[in-house]
Amino acid sequence: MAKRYWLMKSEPNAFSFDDLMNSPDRTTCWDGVRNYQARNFMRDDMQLGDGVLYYHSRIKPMAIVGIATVVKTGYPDYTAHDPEDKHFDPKSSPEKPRWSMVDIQGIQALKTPLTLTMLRDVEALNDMPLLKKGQRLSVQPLSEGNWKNILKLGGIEAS
DNA sequence: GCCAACGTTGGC
DNA sequence: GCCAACGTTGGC
Repeated sequence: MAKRYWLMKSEPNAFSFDDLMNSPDRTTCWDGVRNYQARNFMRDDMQLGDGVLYYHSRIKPMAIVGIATVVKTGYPDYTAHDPEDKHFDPKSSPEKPRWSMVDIQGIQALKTPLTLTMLRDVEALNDMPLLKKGQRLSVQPLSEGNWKNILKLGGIEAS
């Protein structure tokens, strides 16, 4: 299957791109997603080696700050089964897991973080889900064209 | 911190 | 299966 591209949102107060780069193997499991559409992308569509843009939400400045890649495809999000966990969901169980996650590995920070404001100013990016009004998905698909544009704007050689 | 947009839940 | 109520997201 052809390589796909994604944008994933994180609140840096909870888990920032630096946190990812400082993790063992620069890798983390993307737990806690409790939205069916976002889950379906992770469970059904993400492939090893897919490109991931890392976006910081709910902070000043909101921006795409780095790139990562998928290193483990969809598997059950076990945090749903821990009553102590913030993301506990009694309707999910190890036998019938409701939620999925993937592992991503940080690659590098953008030389130039691309703030929401900057992104809105780029006409070629107008069709990005991120820039659409009311778009709240924390995992979004991204076209190859937009991926390349963003890497270029961010000062990274396309890979 | 506010609140619009949107997703989910549950009574009917 | 509708839809009001409720909870959450996330830009501002």
